[in-house]
This record gives sequence, structure tokens and C-alpha cells, in this order.
Amino acid sequence: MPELPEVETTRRGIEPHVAGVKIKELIVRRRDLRQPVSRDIMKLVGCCILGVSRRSKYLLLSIDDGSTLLIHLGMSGSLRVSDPAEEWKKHDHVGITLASGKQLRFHDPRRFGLVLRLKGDPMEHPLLKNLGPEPLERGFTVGHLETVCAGRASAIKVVIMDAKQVVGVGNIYASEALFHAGILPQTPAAQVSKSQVGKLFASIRKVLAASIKEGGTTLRDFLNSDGQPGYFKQRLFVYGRKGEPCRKCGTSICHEVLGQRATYWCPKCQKS
DNA sequence: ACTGGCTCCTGAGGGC
DNA sequence: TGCCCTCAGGAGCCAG
Repeated sequence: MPELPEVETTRRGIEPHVAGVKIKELIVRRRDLRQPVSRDIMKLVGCCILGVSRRSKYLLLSIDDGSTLLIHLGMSGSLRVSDPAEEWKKHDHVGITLASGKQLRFHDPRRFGLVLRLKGDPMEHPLLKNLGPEPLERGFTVGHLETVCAGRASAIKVVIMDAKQVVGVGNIYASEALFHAGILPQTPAAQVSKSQVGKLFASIRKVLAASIKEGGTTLRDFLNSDGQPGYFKQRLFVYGRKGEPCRKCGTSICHEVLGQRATYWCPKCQKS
């Protein structure tokens, strides 16, 4: 599932192929994604893509007519640069043919993704307006995380996964960051000590930064593949390792569903 | 303002 | 080998 590092890797991967390039043709094969693909997307034909930015797990292609093409990969989506003549795979829902002779294809088996054309300031759009700070940028600070935790009864894992507080901490990295910070995922956020919050802050950044670095190398050839993950497996300390020995102390890793999400922790390394 | 639960969807994986 | 069942999961939305 594309987490923040993969979305960023995708952004870096497609940008050189699309920035400054004109859209020649748009092909929508399935419209029923999480929200229907924008009806007015055809207006983009003849327009030029200025650049690709990212906010949270949303990709934003800025268009020279002042609009923005918003793409979210959901949990099974991918973008790849292909040859227009390439056979369409099952679940290739949208194709953007470029004047360069390439074609950007949006592929999403579970259709949790989005392809929307936004008019006006994209940051004012409801999907983007109330998002918390980017974890790797200056807006995310220890002080911010302390404020977010203060007075909240919810489990710390649920809180750090809340995009209104901080974006981009997906289910995998939430478990991983809490492991590295030595905090039990179930701990009510308000009960996490100041020093623990400091450790958690550092862990979130470290885990995400390391993963972006990893994604950059392992998904290097994603333009020719379907970009499926699996590359980070060896780096995971707890996620998906129920019953397996902790990489630090050997204790069996625990698993429980918390906030409707699979959650993993080491009962010895992590305390409330 | 919070909090927890439901929902969309398909493929993977386990059990038999 | 094959079928059926369950589960995973981002994130918006809604009800309490």
C-alpha cells in the first residue's frame, strides 16, 4: 500500500516526464473510484502540466489553465509512465497521453484512489484544507506533537495516524515509530510523557525519512513495473511480525486490532 | 470537540 | 487443484 514514501517516490519519478509537457489526450476507462473521476477532466486536453507537488499522500499536478489535477493512490494505486501503445492492464483506469509521446497511467485495483480536477487554490479544497503539517517539514515540531497529545484519551497510535494532526503516518509506520520510541501503541495520548513525545517525534521523522530513501532506490524502476511494495520488509521491526522474535530483544511480537487497524508491538521494548 | 465505528473495493492467503 | 471465506487498508463520513 502506498505510504508517504512511495507517494513521494512516485512524485519524483513522474515529475521529469510530465513537467512542462502538454496533455494530448485523456482516456477514462473507469470513472467510479472513491469519488467519480471529474467530469470536466477532458478540459485538460491541450493544457500544459507545470509541475508535480505533494501534500500528504495527495499528488498535485499543476496545470497552466490554473486548475490542479489531484491524484490519490488509495491503498492499491500506482502511476506509471508507459508507451501509449502498451496493452491496457486490468485496473488501468485513466490514461494521460502526453505530447512527448509517453502516457501516464493510473492503475488501482481496489479503486480507493482519486483523480479529481480542482479549480482555484487546491489547498482550500476540503480534502486538503484541514490537513496537519508534513512530518518532514518545519511545521512539524515537538511542541506541535505535545499539543496534539494533550488532553486526548485516544490511543497514541490512533492520534499519530490522524491526518488532521500530522499527515503521512500510515499504519505501518505508526507501529514502527512507536516501537523505536519504546511506547505501547495503546497508551492514551495524554499519558505519553514529555520525553516519550520527544522520542516519538524523532522516530516518526527517522522512519519516514529512511523509508523515502529506501523507496528512492528500490522503486527506481517503477516506471516499468507496477510499483508494488515489499522493499521495506527487511527494515520492519514489528509490523506484520506477529509471533516472530523482536529484532532487539527476541520477545514474541504482539498483535491486536486498534482503531480498526492491525497493530504490532514488542511487550518488552515498549512501555506505556 | 472527541471518539469510535462503518464504508468503499479487490486480491491475497488460509482452510479444507 | 480449486473453491470459499476472511481480511487488509486510506480516509471521509456519521452518529453518539
